[in-house]
Amino acid sequence: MQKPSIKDVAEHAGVSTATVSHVINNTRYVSESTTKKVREAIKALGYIPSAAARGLASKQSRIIGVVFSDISNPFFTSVYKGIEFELSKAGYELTLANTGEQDEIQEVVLNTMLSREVDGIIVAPTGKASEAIDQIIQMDIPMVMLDRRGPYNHTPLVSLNNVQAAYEATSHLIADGHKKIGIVVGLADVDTTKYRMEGYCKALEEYKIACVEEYICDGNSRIEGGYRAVENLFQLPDPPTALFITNNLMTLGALHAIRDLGLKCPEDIGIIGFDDHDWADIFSPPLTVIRQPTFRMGSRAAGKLIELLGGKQEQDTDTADEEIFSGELIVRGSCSTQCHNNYFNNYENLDRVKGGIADIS
Amino acid sequence: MQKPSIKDVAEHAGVSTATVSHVINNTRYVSESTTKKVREAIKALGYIPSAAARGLASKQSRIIGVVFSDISNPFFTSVYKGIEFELSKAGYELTLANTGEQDEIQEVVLNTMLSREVDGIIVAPTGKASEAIDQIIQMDIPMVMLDRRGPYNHTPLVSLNNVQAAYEATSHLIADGHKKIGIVVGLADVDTTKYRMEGYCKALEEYKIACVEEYICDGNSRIEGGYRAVENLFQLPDPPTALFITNNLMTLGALHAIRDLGLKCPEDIGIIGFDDHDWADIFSPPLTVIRQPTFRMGSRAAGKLIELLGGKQEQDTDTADEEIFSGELIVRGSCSTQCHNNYFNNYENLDRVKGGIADIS
DNA sequence: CTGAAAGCGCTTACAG
DNA sequence: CTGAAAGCGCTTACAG
Repeated sequence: MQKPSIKDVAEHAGVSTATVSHVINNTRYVSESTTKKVREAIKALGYIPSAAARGLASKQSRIIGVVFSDISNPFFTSVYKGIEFELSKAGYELTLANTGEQDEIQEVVLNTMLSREVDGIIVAPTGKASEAIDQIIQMDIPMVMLDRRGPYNHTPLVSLNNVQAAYEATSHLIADGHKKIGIVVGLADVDTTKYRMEGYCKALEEYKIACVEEYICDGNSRIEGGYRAVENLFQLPDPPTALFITNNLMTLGALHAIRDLGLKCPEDIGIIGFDDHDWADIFSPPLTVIRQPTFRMGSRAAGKLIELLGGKQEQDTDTADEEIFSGELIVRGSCSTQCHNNYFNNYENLDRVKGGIADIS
Repeated sequence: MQKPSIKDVAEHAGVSTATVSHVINNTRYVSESTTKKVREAIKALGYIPSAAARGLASKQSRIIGVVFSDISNPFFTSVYKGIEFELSKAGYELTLANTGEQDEIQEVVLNTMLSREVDGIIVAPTGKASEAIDQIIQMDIPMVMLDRRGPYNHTPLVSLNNVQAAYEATSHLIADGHKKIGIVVGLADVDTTKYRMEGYCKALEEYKIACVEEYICDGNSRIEGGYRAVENLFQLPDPPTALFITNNLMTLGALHAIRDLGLKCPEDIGIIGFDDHDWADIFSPPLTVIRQPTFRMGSRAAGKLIELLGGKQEQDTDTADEEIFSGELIVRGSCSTQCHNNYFNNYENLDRVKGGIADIS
C-alpha cells in the first residue's frame, strides 16, 4: 500500500484536507468530535505528514543549518549540543556541516543549505569573505555567528572574550614564575587566533616581559601543527620554559611532542591549554586550561537565532549584536615549575610586583 | 525581490521549465545553445532550486538519516565522518540525531526522519524493539545498522567482532601476568555489552581462570559509571589487579577514579580500554586499547546503504547481510605489572602454557 | 530537440 | 465550525 497522504486521512475521516491540516497543526478551532475522527484516521492509516510538501506550501522548512569547521573537535561538539538543546525545544531540526576550515567547502555547504531553504543558520565562518554568506545576508535569512565573525561586522555574534582569556592564561604562567613563555597559535585567518595572541602580548607587556618573536609559533589549529610547533620551539638555542597553547587540538599535539622529546611537564616545560576536556584532568600532571562555556555558548546562539526567527528585528541598528562570554581559568598543575613556591606563586603577589617582574629573580 | 523560481529562469531564458529542469539535472539531451541560455539565466537570477519542491515532485529527498546514541562520543564522531565521506561523494546530505540511548528519544527522532522522508537510514539502535524501526522495515526504506542490531536480525549490519576483540584484550592482560581481572561493562540492553563480556569470559575460561562475579561491574556506558565501577571494585576485600574497560567513556571515568583513589597505573592496576583516542597515547602510561576501525566502519555502512538505494535488492535472502570488522590491539603500556618481565610476558609464552596458567606462579 | 500540463502533498486565504 | 480550491516549485510522462 502507498504511503497515505492528507487526502486519504481526510476521506477516511469524512472531512476536508483543510480540517486535517488544522487539527495537525492546531491552527484553527476544530470541534472535539471532528478532531477525534481525524486523530483516529491518522492513527488508523499510520499517516506521517510530508515535510517536503509542508515546507513547499508554508515556505518554512523548520530546519536550521549549523556550519562548523569540524565536529570531531570537542569544542564544536559541545557547542552543538547546546544548540540542539535549545532549538529542539523550539521544534526545529538541525542539519550539520563541516567546513574543515576551507573556504570552498564552506561555500558548498552553505549553498546546499540555501537550497534546503533552511530557516536560519549558525556558522563559525572561515576568515575570508564568502559569496554565500553575502547572499544569506541579502536574502535576510536569520544568521548568527559563533566563535568568530570573519569579515562580517553586522551579524549577531556569540563568542568568547579571547583577549581576556589569553591574557589570564599568560598572566597565570607569569605568576607561576615563567618569563620565557612561548605561544602556539592557530590559523592566521581565524579571528580567535588574533585575539588570543593579542591577550598574550598584552600580558607580557604588562609585566614588562619582552615579546620574543621566535616564541610565537604556528600550530595550524591542528594536532600535527601543535606537535611540530613544540618540536621547533625546542630547537631554539634558548627554548621557552612555558607554553600557552591556544586550542585543544594543538594541545594534544604539543603533549605528544613533549613526551617524544623526553620532556617532563611541568618540570621541564609548563603548559596551559585552551579549551577544557574530559581527559585534561587525568593527564599527568592534570592540565591547566582556559575553559570556554561551550554548551552555554551554543544554546545562547540558538536563543539569539530564535529571536531573529520570531521577527524581533531590530537589526537595522548599527551596533552589532554581540554576546561575549568569559573564559574560565582552571588551575590544575601543568604550569608550576620549581618556582612554584617562590615569590610569584599567586596572583596576590603578582599584583604587587606588576611593573617589574624582570628585576626580581 | 522574490527568490526566483524555475519559472523565472525559464522565462528569462525563453524556454520551458522542463528544459530548465533537464539542464539542471542533466536528465535529457538539451542543445548546446539552449543549455547556455539556461545557465546564463540561472546565473543572472541567482537561482537556487528548492529542495522541498524537488523532493515533493521526485519522491526523493536525497537525505540520509543517521541515528546515534551520542555524537560527543568520539567513536560515533569518527564513524560519522566515514559515513559523511562516502555519502557526500554520492550526492547525499545527512541529518544527524542523538538518542542518548533512550528508547523514547529514538522513537521521536526516527519519526521525524520518516516525516522528512529520508531516502535511507543508518542507525545504532537501542536494545529494545521499536515501532518506528518496524515501520521503516515495513515501508522498505533502506536501512543499515551500525555497531549493533538490537532485536532486528534481518537488517544489514556493520559492526565489530566484539567477542574476538574482548577475548584479545583479556588474553593480553593474562599474558601480562594478571589473574585477577575485572571488567567494567556497559548498558545491558546494548548488544556490544553482551559480546564483550562473552569474549572476556571466553578468555578467562580458556586460561582456566575462574570468573569472579564481583569482578564484573556495571559502568553504564558512561563516564560517571566508569568512575563508580572502579570505586566499587576497589572496595572489594580482594580487588582485581587489572581492568578491562569496555568503552571509551567508561575508561575516562575509570582513570579519574584511579587517580582519585591514589592508585598508580600500571603498578597498582593494569588497564586496557576499548576504543582508541587521541589522548590515549599521551596518558601516563600510554593506554593500551582495542582500536575499532571507526572511519572504515562508517564508510562501509554508507557503502552498503548506497547499494540498497541503488536497488541491488537481494534482501529477501534469509541470511542477514553482515560486515564484521576486527578490533586491533594497540599495546602501549598500561597493562604490564611488575610481572612484565616474567614468564608470561608475551603471547609466545602464553601459548605454551595454555590450559594451566593457574598452576604456575 | 523541446513544450504543455498534470501531479507531488501540503497550507491558507476566502467564503459561508 | 468547516470546505473548495488555488498555489507552493519542482519533475516527468506524453506528445510532437
